[in-house]
Amino acid sequence: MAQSETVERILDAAEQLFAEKGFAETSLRLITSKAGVNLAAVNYHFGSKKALIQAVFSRFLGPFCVSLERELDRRQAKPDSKVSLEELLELLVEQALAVKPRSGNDLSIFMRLLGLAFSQSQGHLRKYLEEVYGKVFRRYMQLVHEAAPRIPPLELFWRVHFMLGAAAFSMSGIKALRAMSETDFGVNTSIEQVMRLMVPFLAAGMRSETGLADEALASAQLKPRTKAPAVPSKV
Amino acid sequence: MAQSETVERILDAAEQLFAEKGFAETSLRLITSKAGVNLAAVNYHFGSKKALIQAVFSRFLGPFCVSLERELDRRQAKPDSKVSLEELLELLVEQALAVKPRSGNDLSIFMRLLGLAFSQSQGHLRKYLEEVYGKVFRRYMQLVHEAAPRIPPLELFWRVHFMLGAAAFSMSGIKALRAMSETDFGVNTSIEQVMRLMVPFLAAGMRSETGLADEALASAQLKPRTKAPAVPSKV
DNA sequence: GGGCGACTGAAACGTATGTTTCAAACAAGT
DNA sequence: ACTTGTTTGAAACATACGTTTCAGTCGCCC
Repeated sequence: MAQSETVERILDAAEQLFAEKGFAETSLRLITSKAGVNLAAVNYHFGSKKALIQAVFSRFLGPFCVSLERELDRRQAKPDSKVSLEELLELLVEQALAVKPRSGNDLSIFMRLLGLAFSQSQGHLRKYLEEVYGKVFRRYMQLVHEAAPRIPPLELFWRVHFMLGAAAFSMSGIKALRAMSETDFGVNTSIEQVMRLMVPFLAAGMRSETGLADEALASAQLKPRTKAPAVPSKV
Repeated sequence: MAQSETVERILDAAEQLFAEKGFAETSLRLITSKAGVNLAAVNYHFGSKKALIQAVFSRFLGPFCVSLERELDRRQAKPDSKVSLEELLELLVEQALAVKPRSGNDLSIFMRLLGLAFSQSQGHLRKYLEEVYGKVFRRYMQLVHEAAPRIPPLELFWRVHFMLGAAAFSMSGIKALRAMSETDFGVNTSIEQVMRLMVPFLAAGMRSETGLADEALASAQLKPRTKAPAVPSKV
């Protein structure tokens, strides 16, 4: 069947170009010409541009979540196990670094795409991600909560997003930022170095005293989900 | 001359729509119809869509930088003045909150646009911002450095961007995030509350011990700028 | 080897976008 | 009141996009 490698080449090109320019700014023609395939191939193999975008995310978020979940299982297997905050943070970094043995495309692209998923409008993407990966995310959040029980859940929620933001943003603009740091300091910084810089920063933020004076907010508890999204998108 | 209010109405609509959907996803037709003006008005008053984008930024970044700079002058006026880290952080928040007495458009739009400026490709915008506001930014960075002399300059540089990232990202997705926090916690969070949550988080991160083991990076010093960009954009 | 399904190539289609054009409306100066 | 320079309105223009179409090609199985 020659199991066409067209699909992979399209995904490679799209991943790179999306990370570089954003979704709306990247045309199918640019993707297909960079991939060296025909324009129609995208609509043939994926159905639409939206589906292509989702496929790009699935390809790296899938393996990432699988290995993350397996790791979480492993740590929770032993009875009365406690997972520390540091462990949880390092787990993410570890899995993120481990998941990509693919051509050239490094971690910065991974993070950049994640950032774009939130910052670009792309309503369909947000829905898709929530449907498919929301479960793992909430499980992780629950563990973070257990690891830092002193922090009110609502504050924890926001802090996790502060972390995500710092990571996504820094990686997102890493190219421009590295250039700036080079002209200003005469030293180049690798992505791994940036991540090493980020960890203590985030950990300290996570441990900081609460900023919640409002007791109504401070006492807000995690509500059990009443209904699941239930309808899987057909992709 | 009736000093056409068309310009202002366009800027108002564009600011809101850009923050909502991004630059590429917002068409001039959408902007002009929301503003209740003619399509051609944009090209007549601004020249092009790019120029419109830059004008939107100038309108709020201009006053912001002016009042920020004035405030910096004030604090540096007294001899052997030391500005603390907290002061510097609060200064930013203060000025950001103060700068917008305009219709409906609140701080979240301000931050969201800033985030977009970095995360969308829009090379022209980055250049424009660097040319016009780079000076103030570097002055601020210098003060931060003096306020936290123990932290190597390079690390400081990245930490400032971690902060910026956390802020931009959180505000950027604040609409979706607030919705999530509401369904998960049954409590809504205002923008001011989110900012209050963010401050201790960022301050703690800023004060954390260095993550730099590499002494070559740790000893990197701020280089004097050899050449200024010098060429102002004609807008 | 012939037939069949999977895939590709090239061209076209419909639509939406940024921009331009030009006549009409308007405000102000004399 | 007339003229002048500025601003608007409606239409057209050129281009780029996502998508569709369809004839052609390749590889596999009976």
